[in-house]
Amino acid sequence: MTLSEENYLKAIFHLEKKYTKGVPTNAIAEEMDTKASSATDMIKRLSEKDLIAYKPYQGAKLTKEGSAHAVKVIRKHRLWESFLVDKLDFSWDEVHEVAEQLEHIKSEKLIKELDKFLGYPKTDPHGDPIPDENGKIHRIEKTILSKLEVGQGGVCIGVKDSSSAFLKYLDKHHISLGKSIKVLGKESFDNSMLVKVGEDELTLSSLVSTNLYIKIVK
Amino acid sequence: MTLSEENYLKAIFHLEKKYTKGVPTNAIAEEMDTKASSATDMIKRLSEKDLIAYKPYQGAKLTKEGSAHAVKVIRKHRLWESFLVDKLDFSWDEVHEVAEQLEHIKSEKLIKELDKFLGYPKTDPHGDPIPDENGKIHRIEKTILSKLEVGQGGVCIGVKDSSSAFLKYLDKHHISLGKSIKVLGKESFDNSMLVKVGEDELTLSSLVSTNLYIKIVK
DNA sequence: CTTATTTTTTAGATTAGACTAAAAATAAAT
DNA sequence: ATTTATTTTTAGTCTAATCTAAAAAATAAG
Ligand SMILES: [Mn+2]
Ligand SMILES: [Mn+2]
Ligand SMILES: [Mn+2]
Ligand SMILES: [Mn+2]
Repeated sequence: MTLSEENYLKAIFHLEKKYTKGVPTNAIAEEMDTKASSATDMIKRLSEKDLIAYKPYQGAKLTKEGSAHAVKVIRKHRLWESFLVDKLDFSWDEVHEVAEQLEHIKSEKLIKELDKFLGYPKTDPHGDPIPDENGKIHRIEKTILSKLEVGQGGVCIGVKDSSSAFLKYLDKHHISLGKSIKVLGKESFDNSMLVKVGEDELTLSSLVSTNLYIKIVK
Repeated sequence: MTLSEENYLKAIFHLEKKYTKGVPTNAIAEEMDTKASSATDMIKRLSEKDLIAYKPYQGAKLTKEGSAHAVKVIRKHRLWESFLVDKLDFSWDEVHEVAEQLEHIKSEKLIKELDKFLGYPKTDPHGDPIPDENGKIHRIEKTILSKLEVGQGGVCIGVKDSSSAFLKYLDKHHISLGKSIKVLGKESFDNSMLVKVGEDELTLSSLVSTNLYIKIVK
């Protein structure tokens, strides 16, 4: 399995949540930041290897093997991100690019030992679940902040957008995973929100509140 | 710089110790486990990028840049080997293949933080020196065991052959780096040696004694 | 100083992965 | 139901890295 093949599998895996009846060639090309013709080529190769099911013009679907392999790569990505934040002095906005490289290292023992070394973490620095050794992903119950009503609150447990820009914004305003948050007011004009995070009160724009996951605590 | 280019640079770097007046194409091909024609191709590419100096039929020599880059890769290789042994539960005969992959990860911060995390180690698990951040390699004074006279002794500090087979042999006979060793007798017929390692006495063949580095302590 | 051997380079093919441009299939709009 | 627009695939080119087979250069032998 080449690095490029693994990246395509991962892309298709993530896109399957949005495109349940087959992932279109264009969507894959866009996700991979390449051209549709290149995506078609790779789709054929992956299909040839029975990693995806594919009929021309019908979009791609991961097979059992394809999905299992994608999950393995995602497991490695998230374990490495955890390593970089927990053991080295990386912040959560710096880990993605490096993990994109590390996720392709091939060694069963390495990933097993890394997992042990980290104390079998359940989530990565962005709150995303780390698949276990058998590929099982323990889905975490979470709500987008913007769905909360005034008076409701909970704990920040993840980000939907994990771009460096968003993560840095959160750092700047002292919003981190594990912090408690409560909705004090909602502004219907622009969907902004007044919230209390820890001891601070602040106003969050719609763009922010639609990208922060909360575990509701009544 | 591609992965393949880095591996060729590393190969040439190591071969330059043996071939001081230019590394022959065949030597490179053999080291890289490839064909001479492939080596010629790569030599041209590296030469084009001014990483090696090359005139047809004259062999290859690393330029300043080429050498510096090779050293960086070696630094990463040895730091990763140290990580695998010191932090994860790898033994010294299991780390090389994984480090061959990890050494190509591109991130200045990663290698800097890893070095810090490991406590700025001076040598890798095989006793080889880890180049510092500036590419300086602190050569360690060491003698091949077979050169010692009867009565001389010292401390095991490195291996010349770091094949898994040799390392496992050493493990089996409880010879590890840091252990003291003393020559009790030499057999001129087959150049075998009677030595005391720790509390044990044992006979080492010529093949063993010519692949173990000792720091002499009088 | 020729001839033979070894070493190195060239020529031509192959594979993975990407691209551009054009054709073909599907979907959307009159 | 045609026409128009979008999506997808095909055809052909390119680069890095490899290979085999053959030619050319350098070395060694007689
Ligand atoms: Mn990531
Ligand atoms: Mn993540
Ligand atoms: Mn090694
Ligand atoms: Mn080593």
